[in-house]
Amino acid sequence: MEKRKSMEWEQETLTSELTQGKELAKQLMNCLHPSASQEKRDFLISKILFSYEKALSLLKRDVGSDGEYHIPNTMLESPTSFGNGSPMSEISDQDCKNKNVFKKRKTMPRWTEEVKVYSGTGLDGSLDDGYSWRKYGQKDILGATYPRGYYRCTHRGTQGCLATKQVQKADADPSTMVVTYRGEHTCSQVLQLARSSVLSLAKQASTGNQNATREVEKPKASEEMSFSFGAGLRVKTEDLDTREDDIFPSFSFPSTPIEPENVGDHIFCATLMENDLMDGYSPTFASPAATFEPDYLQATSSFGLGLDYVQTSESGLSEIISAPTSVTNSPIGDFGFSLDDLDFHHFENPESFAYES
DNA sequence: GGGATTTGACCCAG
DNA sequence: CTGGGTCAAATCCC
Repeated sequence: MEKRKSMEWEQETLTSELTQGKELAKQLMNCLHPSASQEKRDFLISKILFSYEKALSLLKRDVGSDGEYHIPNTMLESPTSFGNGSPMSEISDQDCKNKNVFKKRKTMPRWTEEVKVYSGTGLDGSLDDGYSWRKYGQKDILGATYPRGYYRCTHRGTQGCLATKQVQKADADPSTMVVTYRGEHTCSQVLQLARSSVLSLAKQASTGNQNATREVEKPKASEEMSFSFGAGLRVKTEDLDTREDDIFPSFSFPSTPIEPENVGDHIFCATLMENDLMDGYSPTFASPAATFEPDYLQATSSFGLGLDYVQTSESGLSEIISAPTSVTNSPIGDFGFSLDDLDFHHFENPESFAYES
């Protein structure tokens, strides 16, 4: 049943991706004349490649018997995995009251994403990705030098948020933390994050002033987050809004303290979730992306630009974030595309793009 | 005192 | 049977 559902979804997504690729190719054609910027062309090319890459990944994707999708991080374009197979509904039901988590383990669809994060601080498991995590276990893993720490969302008890993550030092490089995110944040924290992120994006789009948004929003993200990642993570954050088009905005931002004026904007969130997250665009990229968006952003922005990733036996692809300082401070303009270039495929519904004024 | 972490035991999947 | 993931009591920390 699950499988059938996911197959249907795959087909839709596949079609969607291919169609998008086609549209992008058309756009590219329109950019062939000299007046068009090279950056824009590059951007379109990257997007086309990405679309096809994604389509291919759908074809090749291993949908395991456990219903788990193994997704390359670099494909985390849009965390709209709330579409089909989203754990959201199933999880909340089946999980909370049922104490038998082990059954859930098998039946619950989930997405495993691994991110290697350069951790200059060496603070084990203290990676602050913006969410509140509570450690609930640690285990020595066979063949691994360092133990793996298990964290779950602090709001699990109060809000039934099922997001979890695993943090482990890389064997090869102790300064690198391998963080595996699982499940989706269903706590209000993520909604607030989503809301404020999208609001900013919407404002940005409406004003066409990227820098303004950046100044208001980014600093909030990077400064208030007390990152433990060191430079590496910050970098990603900085890059963040350069590619908001690709990433689902609601999951693109690290958690930031909730601003009073932003609290209570439930309508926007609800609209967002239904119209954008649920549109089945790419179910494979759900909330997990939210938790490690910095890397995920990097992955997106690096797409087609030589990002390295390696296959892992367990969960598909591990993204390797390298050169932690190389992009720090990279100005948004470096990407050389304007909002006009952005593909707000997540906002196709005008109403969903509305925001409170 | 309350919340977070530690750690050994337990359970399930393979 | 083994290893990974989770639970929960004990402990720690603020």
